Amino acid sequence: MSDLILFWHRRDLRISDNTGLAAARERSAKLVGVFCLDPDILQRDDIAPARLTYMIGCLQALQKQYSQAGSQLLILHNNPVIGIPVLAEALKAKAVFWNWDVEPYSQTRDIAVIDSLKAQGIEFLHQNWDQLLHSPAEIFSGSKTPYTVYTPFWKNWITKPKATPIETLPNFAGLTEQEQEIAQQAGAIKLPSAQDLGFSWDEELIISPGELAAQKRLEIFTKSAINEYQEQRNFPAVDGTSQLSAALKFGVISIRTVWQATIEALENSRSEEVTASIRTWQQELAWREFYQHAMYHFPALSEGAYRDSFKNFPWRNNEAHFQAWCAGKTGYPIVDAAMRQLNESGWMHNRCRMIVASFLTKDLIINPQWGEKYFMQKLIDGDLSANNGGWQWSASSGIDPKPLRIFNPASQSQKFDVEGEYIRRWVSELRSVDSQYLVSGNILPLERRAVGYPAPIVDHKKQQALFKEIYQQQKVGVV
DNA sequence: GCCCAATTAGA
DNA sequence: CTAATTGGG
Repeated sequence: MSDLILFWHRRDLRISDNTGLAAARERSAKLVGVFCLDPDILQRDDIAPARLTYMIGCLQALQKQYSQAGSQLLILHNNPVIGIPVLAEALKAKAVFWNWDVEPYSQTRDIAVIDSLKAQGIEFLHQNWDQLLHSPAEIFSGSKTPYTVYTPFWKNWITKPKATPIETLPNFAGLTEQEQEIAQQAGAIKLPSAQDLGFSWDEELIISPGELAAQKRLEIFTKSAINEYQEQRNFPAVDGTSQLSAALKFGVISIRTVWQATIEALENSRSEEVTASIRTWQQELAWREFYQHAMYHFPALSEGAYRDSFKNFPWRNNEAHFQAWCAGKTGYPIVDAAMRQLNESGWMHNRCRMIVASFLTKDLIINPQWGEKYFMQKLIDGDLSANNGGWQWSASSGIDPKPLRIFNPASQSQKFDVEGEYIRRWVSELRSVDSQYLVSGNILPLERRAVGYPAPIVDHKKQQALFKEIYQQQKVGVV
């Protein structure tokens, strides 16, 4: 057995400030990275080409980082339950390290990998929670149960001391040429392109792949937009959000580094407003952790509604309505603009994610799981915990009990897209329509026909009343 | 600005 | 018993 340690990257596609990798480096200088392109994941029907393309770009950048550090990042195209132990065995690695994850699929998979490594007498280490500031084992309510309400979670979470970024690691020693050949025989391949894997995305990505781009984005955001975040984050036509979601999903940037940047921003704050804005963004990071903890403690969330009152909800599930929603042809300008932004850019502003989710569930009365899946098929940042949390929040079916949330598309655009700038940007046929009609959604049928824009597929007022009626009726049956 | 939302976790 | 992200009318 050699001194070699394999570090298995999953959603931590970077070298710097990586807890598991730092632990591995402490143990041995001979350190090689590995990433598995898992066919079980790639064959799923909810993979967004934009996300896959971004991920491949991040892997490319990571390979470069490894080579600069004096080592290699190996790529496997195999089920990790087989691929990782086979590679470890072939290279006579003494240990495999990785960072833990909350998703049910990951947990089951990791346990299978551990079993298989154990059988070969290879050590494993996975206790690091690199992607969270606080692990699900750290934050509990007074009754020692996981929080199911955000606000008390936040109050507790924010009082806990946060880890600071890890210092730069000393260089690694990689594989010899002979060992590289052995790795190839054990399945290591050249990094394929997204096209090689059957995904094509020709549009620009909202964020360039790799750690450098993410760091730059963080720097820009925490120098300017974060200071007005509380207000500006609500306007989809404005770049008022960090747009770091994809980088955080793949761990291209470390959450400790991100947190550190918010602390520095707070120190530089000169006004109550700015401080409140930075706090608000910190709360968004806490929401991310809240939903990841929830997924860890209540994995059934991934299969559908958390609340009983929604478990057997009689969704209408009209296929034609769903197709219109997907295509951005509902006849509701703000909804259509948002869906077209998603389809065309692989990203959607968060305000709009709430608007279209409310519209799908409360106006079209379609199962939120349909929308959740469609988002995963399109989003560059698509992440089970965050996406599921957001959808259950919108559907009122999740943890964190609240009144039914029914957004009025007209008042939402009147408040947050006052001049119709966002709508015009994404719904080209409406560009010449007067703002007043555009934003209220009260576009005359004649004008709709003239510009080739569809009539509303449902009536908001009727549908929200219908939804409430169905909800009240079926709730009685649940108890 | 005011009330209603609708349920319950959490102290 | 109170309080509850981003609302609606």
